[in-house]
Amino acid sequence: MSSQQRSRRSTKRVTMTDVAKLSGVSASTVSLYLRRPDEVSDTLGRRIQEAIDTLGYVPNLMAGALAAAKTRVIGVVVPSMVNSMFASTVSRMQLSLSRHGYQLLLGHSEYSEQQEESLVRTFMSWSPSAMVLTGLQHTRETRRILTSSAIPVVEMWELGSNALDTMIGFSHEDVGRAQARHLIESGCRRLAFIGARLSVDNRAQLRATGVRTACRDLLGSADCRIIDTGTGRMAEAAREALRTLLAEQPDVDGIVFSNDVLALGAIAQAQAQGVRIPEDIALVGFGDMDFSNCCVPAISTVRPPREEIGDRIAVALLDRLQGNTVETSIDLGFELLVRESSTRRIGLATS
Amino acid sequence: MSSQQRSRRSTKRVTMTDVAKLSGVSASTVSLYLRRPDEVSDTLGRRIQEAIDTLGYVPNLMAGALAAAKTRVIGVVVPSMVNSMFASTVSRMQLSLSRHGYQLLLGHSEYSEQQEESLVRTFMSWSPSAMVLTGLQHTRETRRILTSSAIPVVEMWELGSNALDTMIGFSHEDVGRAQARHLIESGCRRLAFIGARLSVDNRAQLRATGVRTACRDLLGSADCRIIDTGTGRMAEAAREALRTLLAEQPDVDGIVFSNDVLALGAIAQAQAQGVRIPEDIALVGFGDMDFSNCCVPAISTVRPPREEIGDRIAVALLDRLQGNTVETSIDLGFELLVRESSTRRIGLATS
DNA sequence: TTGTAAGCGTTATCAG
DNA sequence: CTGATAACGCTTACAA
Repeated sequence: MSSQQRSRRSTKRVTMTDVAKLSGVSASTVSLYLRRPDEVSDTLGRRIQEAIDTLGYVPNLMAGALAAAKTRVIGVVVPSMVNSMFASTVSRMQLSLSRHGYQLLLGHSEYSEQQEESLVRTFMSWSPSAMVLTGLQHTRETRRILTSSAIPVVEMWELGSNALDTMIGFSHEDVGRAQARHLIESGCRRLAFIGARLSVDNRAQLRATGVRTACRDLLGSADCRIIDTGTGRMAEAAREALRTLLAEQPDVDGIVFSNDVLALGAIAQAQAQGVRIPEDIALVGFGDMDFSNCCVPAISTVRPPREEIGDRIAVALLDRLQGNTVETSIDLGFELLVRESSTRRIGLATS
Repeated sequence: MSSQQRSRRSTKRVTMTDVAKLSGVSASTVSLYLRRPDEVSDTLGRRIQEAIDTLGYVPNLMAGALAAAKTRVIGVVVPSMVNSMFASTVSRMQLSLSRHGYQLLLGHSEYSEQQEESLVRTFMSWSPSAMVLTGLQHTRETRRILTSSAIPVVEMWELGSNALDTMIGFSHEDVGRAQARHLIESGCRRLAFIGARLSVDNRAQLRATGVRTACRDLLGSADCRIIDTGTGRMAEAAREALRTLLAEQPDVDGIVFSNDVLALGAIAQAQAQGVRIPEDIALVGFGDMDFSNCCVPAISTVRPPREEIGDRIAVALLDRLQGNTVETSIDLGFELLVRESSTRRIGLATS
């Protein structure tokens, strides 16, 4: 023969054709067997499987993706991976979705909408089966790309209007209101909110708003100081924030934090300044982190449905990917965990 | 004409050919422009870019990957995403590598070698440019797949013999020894180690071994109790572990923990039982977590080079992917941070 | 520098 | 149920 073809890359990889050859069938049959085993006769199926095993054949997902014009990849964008709350959610998503053959392509936006857009762009060029974003705040371009893509899109960890497709989360304003109400019911009359990166963390900002609203509604005082510690190591930032706050507003008797690490830092600072928690100041955090129930005093906090969000996304996505429709907004609620840092003798508490 | 071709999937997607057509050049020129812009004349380059912009062309990475038989994807397997230490490393890796056009495919093994193998298998079918695994412990099959793959492989967060390719991390036994030595130099004479999931967390196990070794070498006593709290919420498990330990071995005066959350839980328990830290018992944790320096007492701990590992992996990988060779073992060391939980009046401390 | 055309390893269509 | 065969969108030898 001497086929003087333009010799091309020589991939020694085992291909579907190799399997077909060895088992004496056509490549299409192998392909069919792989995708829908019951549409192939048992005899051939067995023979094919045998060939696959002996050759150690591994399907080339990229070729398949190209031919089928889709992948079993789901793009996920979270603000930060270091934040264990999102990590829990993603972890659970991976658990469920990987069982159904989906891979997660994960990226973090560092709380930047611009970064998010760039990630979405990259992910989209993998023709993902679906996309999952955190929050509802995106650039116009991100929205455009996603809307015109026709794939399922989930926005998680936040609820609101103007969803791209499906929202799964809870209301952060409600959280803020619940936190404030709890403090007020415990006897606090002068609240403050201390948060990290408030300028970029939209959800923390919403909780702050909730706190302020509750102050207005329940105390009639619109004055609720909101302090942004910015970036940097949170616990230390919280100490400084508390020091400042106490200097400028010594009558504060209740503080809500955007997360439990901040609350812990504040506890340390209070201890250092001889301020008693919760007698002088009651504290409520957010996140119910691993340590929150084990420090002294134990931190009252709000447990967001972090695992539940992941599970629910998996269910919703699997549903959508099978062609079913899914609710547009799924509220998973949250839980206020009252612990020592906000349990005062005064107040309306029972017992 | 009436080419009665088998009409196929109608992808309305903008392709490279569309760009070529609009800009009046061939597809290969567009391809070249995209990959090596300076090998295309300025005139054409401008025209091509213009076409790309007007059409909103997004390259199909899968087609490219198939043709080039490689992707700009790097597979990463960590034991857990919820563990913020690995998260920090991964976060930094993504930062550096995404700048060079690489995507991370992330998976967590839940500390199971079997799970890891399955992830490696899946990742490999994406023809990744490289793989990054955590630790040195893998199934035989995982090793085989990786060894025969000819792509760069990094094992991170641990050092040892028998590397697959490149190891980047530090010695956990050294950490254990350093922790024990510090306690002993502070006057402790009866040490214990409390760890979570020791049966599966090989690195924590190594630190425990290091502690025990140091006890033998420095105290001449081989007896160093090693307690595994298992899974479950760590801080609570730590409380129980300490309670048990104190009941059975009341003369313990120094405890090393496999992470700072455990240490924090123990602090709470000690406080509850009236045990003074560090006077009665000195504590050393691991991880230097966000809260470690801000609780009371501040937790002495070991800071692993979490960010550095990520940065170094990126550098090494980029190097390898350009065809250079890289050291086989890169030791990034660690830092012992002495804080209140282990600062006793007795001991050899200066000042 | 730019163009031509042969793959890359699958899946989808359609005929048997 | 099985098998040809034409895409899928791009890269890359090689020719011009």
